This record gives sequence, structure tokens and C-alpha cells, in this order.
Amino acid sequence: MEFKEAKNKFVQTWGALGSQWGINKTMAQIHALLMVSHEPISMEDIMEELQISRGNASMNLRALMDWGIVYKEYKAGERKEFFTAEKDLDELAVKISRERSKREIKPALKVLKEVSAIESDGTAAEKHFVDQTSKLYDFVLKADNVLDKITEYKDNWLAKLVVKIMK
Amino acid sequence: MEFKEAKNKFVQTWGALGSQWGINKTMAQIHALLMVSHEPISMEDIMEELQISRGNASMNLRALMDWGIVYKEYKAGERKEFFTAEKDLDELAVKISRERSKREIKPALKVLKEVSAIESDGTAAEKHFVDQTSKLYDFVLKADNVLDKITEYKDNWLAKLVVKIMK
DNA sequence: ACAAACTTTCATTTTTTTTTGAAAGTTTAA
DNA sequence: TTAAACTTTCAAAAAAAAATGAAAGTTTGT
Repeated sequence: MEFKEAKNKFVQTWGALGSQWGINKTMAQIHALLMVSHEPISMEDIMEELQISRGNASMNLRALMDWGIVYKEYKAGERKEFFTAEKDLDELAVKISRERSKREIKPALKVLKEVSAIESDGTAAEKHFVDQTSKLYDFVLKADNVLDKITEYKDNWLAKLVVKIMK
Repeated sequence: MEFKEAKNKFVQTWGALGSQWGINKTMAQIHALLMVSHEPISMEDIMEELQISRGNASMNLRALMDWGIVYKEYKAGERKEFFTAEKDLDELAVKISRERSKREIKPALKVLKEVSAIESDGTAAEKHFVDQTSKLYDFVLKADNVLDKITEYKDNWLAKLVVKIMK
């Protein structure tokens, strides 16, 4: 396999993986492309390489920047904007975790708290509902916190995590 | 808030969360419904409660059973099939992790290994590509393993995890 | 073997999501 | 201030994903 083929395969795979995780294909592909590029790329080049429209490129680049995992760069003397991806993988994981937690987990937790707080009459159905949603709340809260801790201490996270939780 | 309203809110929220994680809305909703139900539910009742067609119900129930998080049950004397969800949350997490790892992470790892193995000529571009995809391979492999370990020891996973990894 | 009581399948339709591209907007340099 | 060189926006189109429902398939009891 040669370079171009490998790069293409990587971009395609990363794109497919993205869609399975609720991220749109183009967004994941642009990110993939930027990750393996050793120098900043212009919108023009992204469009060219991925065969996508200007609008598509613009919107997905904005989304990636909102996630904090792609940056704009300006080259001296050039009018055009260039883009780079966060390449430190720990940093990338931290940012993605934080963002997904904020956007998805936190709101879900709020709802779980609400619905588990209903006044149950005594029926088995209602008792089970309250019980199950309460457990779910605790579980999701704990999982979210663990993720937070893991990503908080990127380096050596395991050891520090243990200290923090065990004490 | 009363029971019916709370249940509905939970089912809707779980469904929305599902779509953000690459699981289709109905599948997540059926799962939600079964999770908070204290007794097995028939396909008929699922269709009724979620206002979906027979085909849709059937296909999504099959998918949930393929994931191993919903079970068929037979009630004595009844011809109809009933369904229950895995309600133990640790067990649920284990099954979802395993399945996603098998279906998505493992194939991605295979590709990462492949593309990071190209013979780099000396150019910066190719060197960077090999370097970055190798790092990515290591990172994803490690993350996948940690998840595996966490879910392997549902109870007390943290302590055992430390022992296993630290030694 | 038959038929009633169910479930599954899959071509078609519907809905949702993504992409396009042209117009509007912005920035810079002269 | 103007115009060239860009980027963003967003209504419309296209593509992808999900849902429908009727026909085909299966199972069970008699």
C-alpha cells in the first residue's frame, strides 16, 4: 500500500467510525484529514481532497472548531485561512469527553433526576419505575464522573484517579 | 409530574440520547420502555405505546436481542411472545461495550494497523502520517483494553483494574 | 393436515439528515 | 471607497436512514 491509498483508507474509515458514533461523516473525514496532515490545510484543499462543496466544508469546519478540536491558522502573507487539528490524542479525548458530557449526558441526567422524583403510588409498576430510573441516574452520574476524572489527569491518569477516588 | 408523563419523558429522552450515539430512535425507545417496565411486554403493547408499526417493532426487537440486551419470554398458556430488557446496569454496560468494541473498534484497529505499516519514504508528510496513525493505533488499543477491563470486573472493577494494569 | 395466531421480511414510502451552491457577508489592500 | 479574495449562510435538492404494511413464513393445537 502506498501513501495516498493509505491516507484515503484512513480518512474513509475514520469517517465511517464517526457516523456510528453520532458524528457526521464529513466532519469526521475532515478531522481525519487534518490529523494526519503535517501542515495546515486550506478550505480549498479540503474541498478538493474530499470532493465536497464549499458550504459543507465551511459548516463542518465550524462545527469542529466549536468542539475545540480544530484550529484556524493564518499563514504570513496569505489571505486564505488554514486549518489544523488537535494532534495530541489525550487532549483530543479530553475535549471530546467534555463536550459530549456537556451536550448529552448532563441534560439526560437532569431528566433522569426529574422523572425518578415522581411520587409513586404503591403499585408495582410505579415502584419499579422509580427504582429503575434512580439506579440509572446513579449509574450514569458515576460513569460521567469517572470519565471526567480520567480525562482530567491525562498523564498518569490511572494512578491519580486511584488516589482521588480511594481516599 | 405523574407516572405516565414521567414514563413518556424518560422514553423520549432515552430515544434522543440513542440517536446521538448512533442507535436508532425506536430501538432506544423500545429499550427504555422495557427497562422501566416491571413485567414483560408483548409486541402488540410496544406498538401501541410507541405508536409504531409491526414491522418496525419486530426489526428493532430483533436488533436489541442481537445486542443481547433484550430477551424473549414466554408466558405459560399464552401463544404470544413477551419481551424484557436486561435491567442490571452493569451487565447492560458490559454487553454494550463488548458489542461496540467487536463491531466498531476492532475493525478500526485493523485498518489503523494496516495504514500505519506503509513504507514511508523520507518526506515529512509520510513520516507524520505513519507517526500519527501509529500513535492513534496505540491509543485506541489502550482505550479499548481499559474498557474491556472495566467491564470485565463489574463489581469492584476499579480495584481489580489497578492490580491488573499496575503489575 | 389444517387453520388460527402469531412473527418476520422486504419493496415502497416517509422522514431525517446531509449536501449543495449561489447570494450575502466580511476582510484587506490600495 | 472600491474591488478582489475570501468565508458564511441558508433555502432547496439529494442522499441516507428509518418506518410502513401487506404478503410470506412459522408455530401450535386440534
